[in-house]
Amino acid sequence: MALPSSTVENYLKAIYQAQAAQGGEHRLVPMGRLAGALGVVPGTATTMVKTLAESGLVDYEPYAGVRLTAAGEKLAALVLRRHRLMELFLVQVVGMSWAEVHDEAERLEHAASDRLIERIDAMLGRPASDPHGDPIPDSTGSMVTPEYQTLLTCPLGRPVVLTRVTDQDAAFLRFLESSGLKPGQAIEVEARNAAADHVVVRGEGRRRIMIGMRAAAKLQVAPAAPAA
Amino acid sequence: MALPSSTVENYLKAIYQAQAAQGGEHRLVPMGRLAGALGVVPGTATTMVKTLAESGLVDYEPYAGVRLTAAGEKLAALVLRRHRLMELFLVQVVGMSWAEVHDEAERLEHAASDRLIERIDAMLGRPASDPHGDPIPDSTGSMVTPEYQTLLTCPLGRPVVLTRVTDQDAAFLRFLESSGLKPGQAIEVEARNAAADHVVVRGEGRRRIMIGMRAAAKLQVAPAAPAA
DNA sequence: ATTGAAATTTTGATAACTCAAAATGCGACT
DNA sequence: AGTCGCATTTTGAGTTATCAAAATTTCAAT
Repeated sequence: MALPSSTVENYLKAIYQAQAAQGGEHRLVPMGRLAGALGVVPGTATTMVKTLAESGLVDYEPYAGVRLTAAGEKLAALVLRRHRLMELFLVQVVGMSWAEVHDEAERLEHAASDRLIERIDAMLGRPASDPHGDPIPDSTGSMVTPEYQTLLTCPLGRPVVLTRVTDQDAAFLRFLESSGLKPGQAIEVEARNAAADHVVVRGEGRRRIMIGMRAAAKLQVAPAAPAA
Repeated sequence: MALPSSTVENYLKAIYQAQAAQGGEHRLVPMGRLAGALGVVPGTATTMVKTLAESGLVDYEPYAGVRLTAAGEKLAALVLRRHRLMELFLVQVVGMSWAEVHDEAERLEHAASDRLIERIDAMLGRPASDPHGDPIPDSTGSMVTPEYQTLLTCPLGRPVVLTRVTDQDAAFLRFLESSGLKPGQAIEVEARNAAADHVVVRGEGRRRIMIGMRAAAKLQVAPAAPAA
């Protein structure tokens, strides 16, 4: 079998991420959602998914949706690996900003050879996660996905560390950056106000930041490591 | 006008390089040569060149050949810029070897944004040439192409500096690398023997290296700068 | 059960790029 | 000038990925 085209890679990646977003490992992704994520009309997604199914990369149930097979999942994880390593590389080595690397990596991930990716991985010290805190699969395609709490669910008034941002929108990322809310940052949730639909965070330098609840749900945290 | 597809970029680059290889700025590149360079059958090249001509990127004369217009030349130069900056970046920053960067850059050149290329250019200190000594066009697409002598034409017994290698073949490059013959290296042509079809070069550490004349023609040199 | 709205699939076209092989033109050599 | 051989172009077809719009299925609400 030939190398997957970048279109195939994008479909697999989108299905992977949609499955992850739905929580359910084996839940089917509806065609409409997939088509939306890829920016194509639903009919196109249907056609493409049928050929993916013929290649054994996905299971397809007409009118129900699509789900990755083990083979498809491995391939998707390797695409994600290329994407995430590339993002981290662009930030750490090339010095691009957090907000602008996503689109760049979106294109480079299909052009980079395994050799280059390996080189980058070594250069960065085999990192476990990318600039958004997303875990980086290893070269066999396996990945540990730690379960974090979000700003909506973590205990109030306890020191936590921002670990992951589950949104790639450039404007959102720029806002976070300007607020000092990047993965690794020590913070604390001071208060939540459901009526006002906001969360109050103490960030860098005890600065107070207010975030809407929808946005807060996209910021994942881990308990702060005890000071050494 | 939309961004040129990577196919279009490759055609323009190939025409540019074929024109340069033929010496003549305004000499036509025959279809067979172009098709060969791109690894397609001649009929395909004819078809594609006709559409390039409609876009005003080339002049096409049936049965005679093809030549870049000013617009095509500018675009080709920008592709070459991306390619060469990428190669230098891969060698200097990522630490890949001279011999393996060509194919990698061949793919990345179509995926890298202007922004990334600009970043790389700045990072490398706006370099004038790539690892092979090929000149790097500036962001407007203009390039100075210094005329060098080759190991076949330079004076004997005079110190010169290897400046450019006009062949991308990986095996050839690996040989040069193992002989210490990389651009920047101070060398000297000790003797030429037309009958034996070889050139004797004194390289790094006065080591003597024999090279066939065909290969010697691909190594360009400049007079050694007087010691400071 | 029936129906109606929404999602999905099917159908028919299109664009970009390619090849194989037949047809054609060109130039060199008698 | 004639013709032979080679390069080039043309023709017909295939692949991949896409859209628009018609047809179909599903599911929830009556």
